[in-house]
Amino acid sequence: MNLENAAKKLEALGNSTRLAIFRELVKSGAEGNTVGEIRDTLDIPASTLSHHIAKLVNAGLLVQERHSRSLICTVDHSNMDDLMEFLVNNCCTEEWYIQPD
Amino acid sequence: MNLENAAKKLEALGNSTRLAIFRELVKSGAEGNTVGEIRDTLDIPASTLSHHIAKLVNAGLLVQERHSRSLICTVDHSNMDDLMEFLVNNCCTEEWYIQPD
DNA sequence: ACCATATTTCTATAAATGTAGAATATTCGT
DNA sequence: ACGAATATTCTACATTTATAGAAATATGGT
Repeated sequence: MNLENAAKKLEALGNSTRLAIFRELVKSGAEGNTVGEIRDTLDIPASTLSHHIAKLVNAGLLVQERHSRSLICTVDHSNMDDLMEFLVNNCCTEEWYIQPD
Repeated sequence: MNLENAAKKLEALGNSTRLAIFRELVKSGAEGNTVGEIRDTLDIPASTLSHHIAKLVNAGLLVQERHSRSLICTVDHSNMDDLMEFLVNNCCTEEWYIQPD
């Protein structure tokens, strides 16, 4: 994870609407949520939501998989872990130098 | 740390120039760096640098203290820790549920 | 084939962002 | 008081972003 890529991910998370979307999907775990479910939960117009999701996908933080008519969104935790490691190793004190397995 | 505030900090870090500034200051620890030192290290025009630093200060990630003619910038690690805790608790898997002291 | 569902892409618009030169402010030394 | 050093604020401009309605695309059911 280089600096450019970390910045891109941080920018994607650096918007309250997108951070709310991401947090919902973290809560939903491996099951994820359809775009429609996110829309209903957070009450965001479809086209606005679609753009925000696209930004998160483009940053590598989400994955979308089609399931019949619905698109299921899930968090890409391996990429999120990489971002966390970048932050721990470059942006924190030594107290954070504890890595996940 | 609420979602809005976390998003604001993430947005501040979500730009490669600002992330580079922040990383330099993390490296410098409690001593910090003057604006001029950052300017020389990263080769950023003064006015551009000033705006980026202001954004990081406004987000609560940096603190500036005047020392004679120079302004010394240091990382506000307590606020950064709060952001990290938000990320660990809201945006990560359980593997990250290890907190600093 | 047609209709309903689910989501994206198109289009438009207002606001925010990044950049950086020029002008201004603050502090220090003489 | 004046000049040098340090950094911010002013100004301008091009680019990007966030928002969301309308149109288009893709899928599935009848």
